[in-house]
Amino acid sequence: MSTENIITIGEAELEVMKVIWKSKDAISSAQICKAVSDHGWKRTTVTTFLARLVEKGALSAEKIGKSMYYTPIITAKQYKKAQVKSLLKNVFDGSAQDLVASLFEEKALSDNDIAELKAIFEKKE
Amino acid sequence: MSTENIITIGEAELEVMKVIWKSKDAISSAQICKAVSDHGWKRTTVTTFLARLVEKGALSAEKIGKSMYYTPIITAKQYKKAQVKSLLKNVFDGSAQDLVASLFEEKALSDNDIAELKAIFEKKE
DNA sequence: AATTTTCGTCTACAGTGGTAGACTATAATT
DNA sequence: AATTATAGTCTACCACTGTAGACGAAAATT
Repeated sequence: MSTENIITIGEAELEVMKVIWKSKDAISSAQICKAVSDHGWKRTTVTTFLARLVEKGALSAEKIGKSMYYTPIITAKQYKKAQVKSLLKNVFDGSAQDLVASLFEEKALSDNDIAELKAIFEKKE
Repeated sequence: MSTENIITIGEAELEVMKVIWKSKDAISSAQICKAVSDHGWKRTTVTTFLARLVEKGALSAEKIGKSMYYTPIITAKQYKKAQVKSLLKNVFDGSAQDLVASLFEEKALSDNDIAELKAIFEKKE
């Protein structure tokens, strides 16, 4: 493992990442702003998030014409895995069973979810 | 639902909570300090964590003799559920399948884990 | 050409969390 | 009694995150 890639992404920053992850190609700040407009953030707020995400190495940016375009460096998959891993380690002391049990207790799983998960398990072993 | 119970607990604070959760009865700051000594925190640092946890309503404190004794208000179970819920919502957009799939990809599950989880599923439906 | 709109850049401020020193009061030892 | 150890309280500092205003340049509109 490399000398560590512990990039933290804040909750608001994450909303921005999600928009970029959804986009097939590099996406402009204008488009990003539009996509997160429901959050009510000012343009400069979103811009700050973008700048910080670039600083952290989560995004790469390039200026095309007048505007900045962003591309993910960290993928959604990587991020998700890192987050589950972190939760598993920090909160559940490594017990995946405990984690999944908590999901149940949260009633976070529909019958359909359960069916799907069983399918995953069957396949996996 | 009440008007919200979004108590955030930092990573270091959590280590302190864990110690208190493990203790059957109210536990003194001295004992807590001893229990977290491997982290190398100064006494006053731990004390700050405790004070903040009390402020946030995660712990209750009472002075007995010379020392403060702490008892959890938030239980480990509540906290864990809230954390999984939060991860599910913020990172996995509510898809529990996606979350569990990430656990797999993380290779966080041993064969034994898988067996145990299957058992949970069987029981649950 | 003059004006307005669109963007990027810089600076700032408050809240939370990690970290701890200074100060004080009380209890334990010598 | 004098000294030392123990434990609580206060204050502070920095990094990170959410939030955004002020400024300036370039592009689009009138």
